[in-house]
Amino acid sequence: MLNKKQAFEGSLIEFAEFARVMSHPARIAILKTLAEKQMCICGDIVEVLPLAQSTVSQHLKELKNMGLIRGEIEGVKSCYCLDWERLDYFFNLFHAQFTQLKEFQSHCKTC
Amino acid sequence: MLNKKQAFEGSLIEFAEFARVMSHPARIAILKTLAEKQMCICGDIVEVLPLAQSTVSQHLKELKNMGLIRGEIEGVKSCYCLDWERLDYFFNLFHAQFTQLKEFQSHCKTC
DNA sequence: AACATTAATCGTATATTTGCGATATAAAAT
DNA sequence: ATTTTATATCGCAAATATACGATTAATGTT
Repeated sequence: MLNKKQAFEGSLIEFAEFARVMSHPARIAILKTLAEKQMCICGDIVEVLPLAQSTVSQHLKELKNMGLIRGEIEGVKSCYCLDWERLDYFFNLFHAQFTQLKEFQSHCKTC
Repeated sequence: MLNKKQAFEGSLIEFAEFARVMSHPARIAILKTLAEKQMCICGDIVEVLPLAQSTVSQHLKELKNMGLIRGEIEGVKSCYCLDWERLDYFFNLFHAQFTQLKEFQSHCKTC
């Protein structure tokens, strides 16, 4: 099966990828946990979530790949933090896309 | 495999489901097309997208299930429209979640 | 009535995601 | 030096998503 996602415009793909990362409650929960806690140790996140350690680690990796969080190894432990700059970037992207849609709202007569 | 998504809080699940629907560029493109065009005939959407008719129909179904668009059969054709109220609802949800995160930004000392 | 058009649905193949246990790695504690 | 602890990665199974052609259903056209 061909992957047709690549056939779309770059900004659509970028937005869709961000949405994909946000499309699992565990990953949103991780973002929330990182925001709420001063300390951001991986083990703390595992304790909070109803998932195995290896699964949480995978979700962390996805968030890291998208740049939404950063991780530093501190001895045996791993300290994760939100990347606020990157979060702002995607929030603005979302906002811009939505605003773009909104501009057409009044034009449509039938709906 | 158990579906662990249901183990999370309701508002997280709702948000994640919205994000999932937005996680394919075709579906975002459909929303844009519906916003830009006065007429919202299914066939027009199929022409614009690099996908087969049956595939587009599936994407339309997903958007409809999430309530982001409405569809009416008009003779042989199908007329789709954005549901602006519902779009606003999810935009506000997104905004609220993000704002909630933001409130903690200053609290974190290490990151 | 026969045929054409439009779009939904079905069946199926493939791709991706999710989840976990087992293992690997590397630092910390004993 | 051995053992414990913390976390990443591997390998696999199951679930979900994506894509399309073929078919169906229902209206429109001739």
